[in-house]
Amino acid sequence: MARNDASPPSDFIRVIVDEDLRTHRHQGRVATRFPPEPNGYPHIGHAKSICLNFGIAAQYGGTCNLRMDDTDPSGESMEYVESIIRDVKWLGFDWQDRLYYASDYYEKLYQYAMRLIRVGKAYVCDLSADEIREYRGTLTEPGRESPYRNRSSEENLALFERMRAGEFEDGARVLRAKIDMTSPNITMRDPVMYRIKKENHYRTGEKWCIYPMYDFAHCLSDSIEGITHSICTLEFENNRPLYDWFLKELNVEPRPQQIEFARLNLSFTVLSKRKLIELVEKGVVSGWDDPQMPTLSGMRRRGYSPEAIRNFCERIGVSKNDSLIDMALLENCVREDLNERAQRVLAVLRPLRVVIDNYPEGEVEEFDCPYHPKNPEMGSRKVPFSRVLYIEQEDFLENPPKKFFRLAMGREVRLRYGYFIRCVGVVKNANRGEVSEVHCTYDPETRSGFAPDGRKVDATIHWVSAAHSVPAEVRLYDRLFRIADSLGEGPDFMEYLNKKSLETLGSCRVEPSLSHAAPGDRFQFERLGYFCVDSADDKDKVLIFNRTVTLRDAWARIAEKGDDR
RNA sequence: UGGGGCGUCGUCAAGCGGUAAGACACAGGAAUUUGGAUCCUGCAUUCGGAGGUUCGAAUCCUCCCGCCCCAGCCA
Repeated sequence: MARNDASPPSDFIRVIVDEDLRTHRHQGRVATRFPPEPNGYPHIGHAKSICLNFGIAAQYGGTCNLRMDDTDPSGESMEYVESIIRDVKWLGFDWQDRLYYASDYYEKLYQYAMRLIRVGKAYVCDLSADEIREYRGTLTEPGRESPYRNRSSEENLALFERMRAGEFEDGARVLRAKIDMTSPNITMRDPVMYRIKKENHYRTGEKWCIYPMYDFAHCLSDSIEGITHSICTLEFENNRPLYDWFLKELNVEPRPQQIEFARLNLSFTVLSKRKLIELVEKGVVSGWDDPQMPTLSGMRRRGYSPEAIRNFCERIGVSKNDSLIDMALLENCVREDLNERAQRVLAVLRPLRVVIDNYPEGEVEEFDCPYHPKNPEMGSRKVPFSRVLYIEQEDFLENPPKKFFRLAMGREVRLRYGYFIRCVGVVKNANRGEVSEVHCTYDPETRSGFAPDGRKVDATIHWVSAAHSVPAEVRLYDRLFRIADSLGEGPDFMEYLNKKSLETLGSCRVEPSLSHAAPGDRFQFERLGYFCVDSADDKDKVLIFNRTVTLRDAWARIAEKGDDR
C-alpha cells in the first residue's frame, strides 16, 4: 500500500514491537534507549539511531533513555558527553530526566559479576592478552580451555576482589565468562567480562581500576533501566547469544530483547568514528564541527535543519540490508525544507562591475522585494539600486554558447525585482584581456520587471548595488570525498579526499539587509543556493556564510553535456 | 573451507501464495520576474541464479552464486 506523509513509518522493528504489544510481551511496555559511547561527536549515522529509538518510543507511548555507554575510560570525555546532549536535543528529542550513565552502574555490575563467579559461571584468568588470543582458536578451529578455568569460586572471588583493589597491573588478569571454548560463535568462547585499566575515568576518577566490557555491561544496563527493545546495529548480531546468556545466567528480570538493523552508509563521506577522528586529528578539517563533517555539529554549522535530518532518517527506512544512501537524498531533504522557510536575498559571490550608463549619477532608489515568492506573510525588505552594480561573473559571457541566455553583448536581461538592462559595451583588463566591467543601459519603463510593451526577456539575474552592498566571505562546500564508496580500510581512505571540498570566496557582496544577519541564520541566495551564517569563526565581524547546498542547476547540466555552440 | 546475517529499478525501500507501492536519481514536457520551486509524463513482464511444489511464487521447498559481520583485555 502506498504510504502518505501522515502515516507513521513501518519497518521490521516496528512490526516486532506491534507483535510484542499484541502478545503482551514486556507487560505491554515499550522502552528504548540511545546508548552512545562518549568518545566522539555524534554524526548522521547516529541520527538514524536516535530517530529510530526516540521515534518508536514516541509512536507507542513509551520512553527512550539517553545513556552514555561509558565502560572504557580511554577516549571518553565530558566534551563528548556535552556534544551528544547538545545534538540529541537539537535534533528535537527529549529524554526528560532519563539521562543515564553505564558508569553509574559499576557497583551493580560488579555485584552481578560476583554472582556469576559464585555460581561457577565466571573465572579470573591469568593468561596474557596474546595467550588468550591463542587459546581462542580461529574461525575454523575450536579454542582451548584456559588453564585457570577451573579455579574454585572462593579463589575467583578473592582474586576478583583483589583486581578491584588494584593489586595487579594492567593486563595481568581478566574476569571471563565460563561458556564454551568450542562454540562456533567466537563471541561465546569465554569472553572477557572485566579488564584492569589503571586509568582516570572522566566520571568515576580513580575509584575503579577494573572496567566491564560492552557485552557484560550493555545487557545488564538495559535490564536495570527496564528497556524492552534494545536496538543496535548489525555487527552486534553475533553478540546476541551472549547478551541473552548473561541475562539468563543471572536470572534477571526484566529481559530486554536485542534487535539489530543496518547502520547508515552515506555516499561521498565516511561515518566510522575512527576515520572521523583521523580527519580531525590530522587537521584535514578544522574540527568536529567543520561544515564538511557529517557530524551533527558540522551539519548544523553548515546550515542543515533538524527537520531536514529527521525527514531524511525517516525516508531512508530501516532494514537489515547493507546499504549506501545517495548523498543526493540528504541534499534533497535540506532543499525541500529550506525552500519552504528560507528568506530569499541577493548576494553576488564573484562580482563583476556593471555601470548603467543612462542612470543618473548619485541617484538611489529602493525596490521592495518579497522575502519569499510563495509566502507573502514572510514580508519584504527594501533593496537599494544605483548606477553601479555588481552581478555574478558567470552571468555574463562574451561569446555565449547557444543555450546560454544570460547577459552578453547587445542582449537584454532582467535584474531581479528591477529594470531590464541591455549590454552596450565592455571594458577589458589591459594585460589579461578579461572583461573587468560591463556597460549597460536600462529601460526606465521596466521598473518592477515588466515591460509595458510586453516584450520578454530570456533571463533574470541577481545583483547588488556596489555602493550599498556589504562585503562578506562565503565558503563553498562540496563533497568531502571524490568517490562514492569503497573508501577502503586502513589509512588509504585519505587518498580519496576531494581537494576542492572547500573553496573560500573573500570578495563577495551581499545586499545591505544582511548586515543584521545573526550566526545560524539561513537564507537562500537567489539563483545560487542555501547559505547559513557561520557560527564559529568571527573574523573581526566580517560576515561569513557557509553554503549548505546549491540550488538545482539546470544550466550546469546543460553546460556539462558539452559544447553546444 | 566455522558461525551469524543479507540479496526486489542507478540508490534506498514496500511486498508475508493471487499476479511488482513509494521516494531519491535520471529523461522528456508545461508554466515561470530564481535555468529555483511547482505541475504533468516516462522509468523492474520482473524480484541473485537454477530446479521443484501450486490453478497461481518475489513470497513455500532444494541446490548453487554473491556480499557483509565475528579470531580487541573497543563499542
